[in-house]
Amino acid sequence: MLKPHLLFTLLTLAELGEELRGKPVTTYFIAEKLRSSQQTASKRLIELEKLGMINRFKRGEGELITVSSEGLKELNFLFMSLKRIFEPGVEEIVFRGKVFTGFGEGAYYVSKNGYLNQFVEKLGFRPYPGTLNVKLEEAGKGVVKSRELLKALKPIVLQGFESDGRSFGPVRCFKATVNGLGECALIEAHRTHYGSDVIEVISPFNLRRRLGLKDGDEVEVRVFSTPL
Amino acid sequence: MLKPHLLFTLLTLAELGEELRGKPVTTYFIAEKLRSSQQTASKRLIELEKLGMINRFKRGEGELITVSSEGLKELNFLFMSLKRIFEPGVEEIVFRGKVFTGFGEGAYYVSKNGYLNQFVEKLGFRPYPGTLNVKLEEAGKGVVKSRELLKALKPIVLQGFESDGRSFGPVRCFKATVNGLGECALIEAHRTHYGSDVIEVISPFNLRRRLGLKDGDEVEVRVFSTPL
DNA sequence: ATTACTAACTATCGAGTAA
DNA sequence: TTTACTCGATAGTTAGTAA
Repeated sequence: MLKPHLLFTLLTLAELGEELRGKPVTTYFIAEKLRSSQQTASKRLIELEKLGMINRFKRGEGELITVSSEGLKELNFLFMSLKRIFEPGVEEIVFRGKVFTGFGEGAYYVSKNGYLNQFVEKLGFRPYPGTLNVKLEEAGKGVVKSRELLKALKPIVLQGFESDGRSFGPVRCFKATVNGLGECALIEAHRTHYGSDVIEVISPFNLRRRLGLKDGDEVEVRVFSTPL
Repeated sequence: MLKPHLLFTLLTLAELGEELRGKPVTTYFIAEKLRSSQQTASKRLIELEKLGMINRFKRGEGELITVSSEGLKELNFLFMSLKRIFEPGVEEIVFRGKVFTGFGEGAYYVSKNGYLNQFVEKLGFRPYPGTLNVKLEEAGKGVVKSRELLKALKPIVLQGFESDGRSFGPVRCFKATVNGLGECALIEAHRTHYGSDVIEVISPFNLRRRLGLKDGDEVEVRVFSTPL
């Protein structure tokens, strides 16, 4: 987690970016905005750059500073926290991606009694034994990776458990709709086998059949932090 | 301005407040949330209380902690900054209050050429020589004082100037509507004679006549940070 | 002119512990 | 048990100044 004073510096830089679109700035200028010395501004820029939160380019007098997508992610996380306080109940994240066939692992996990009972209890439905895998198409260019935004949402958490001599970790769930169909949930296993550009959805239905989906089809998954 | 680490503590407390409605907490519990020691948590609570950002009440085991309206104001300011980054163009603040008759000072200032030219240039209209004074009715109970929220909005700034051997300060303006009528602007003089519960509105029209207003009538003033 | 190093200073943190 | 003090350690800031 980014230290508070660095996060603030990042926010200041992001605000600046809005005002002076692509104009180079000096460390003195930033220091003024931060209400700090030039030296402190310089040091913080160095730290933020080292952490991959910003990019710096020399430009004659001053330099061009842009907040990286990693940095935007941090700020967005903060934003979501505040949004939950000041604008509760309006949270929604939209994922778009293509359906693909997984290794069938989802079905195995979903069918475990340790999880199954909790699905029924906490999500209100008994899931079809299988998950719909969606590979996200990420917009590039400084856009926050939406999969990461889930961290900012309040999950429904299924407890981990022991079974057959091995342990099953906790699972974070979010109520969702797939192509408008409700009663779905996005699940986020702690030890996932896929990259961060893949999401898994469960539902009481066989989603492929119900929605007539085949590999490569585009779907829209809407995730809600508040009960549907 | 609140120090970053204190603002973060405040945010954590506000988030906690959402979760555990009115449940007492211990400094150990808060420390865990802050990922700090109990001692640090304690110290920060003391500081925040001293600054009037939170209220603390002893409750047997632990204490009840609420974020004060002052504290909410700080968080809201932060929220607005982030909102401008992630959701630009959707900012709007609604004021409600009662019309009252002022000292006629507004007319004097508005008529000054130094300001008048800037009104035309930056707001796009020549204001009627007089301001509509609105006394805000503040909701109590932990609600942020909306007048303070203006600080978070991006103003249109009229430069100060010298005239007749005295100096006139800069003035912050915000495009607004009054009871739905556009082409109005809320003005915020640096040296205002009224308290922070009063706002002044200008417009090319005589607003009282145009909207049929008399002292004590309720009006709704909507302020926008982006051009109307 | 601008950035960033070093060294001295100041603020924040947390272990130990009192109340 | 819980809160908050003291105080030594660490992190953050700034002045001076080199590059």
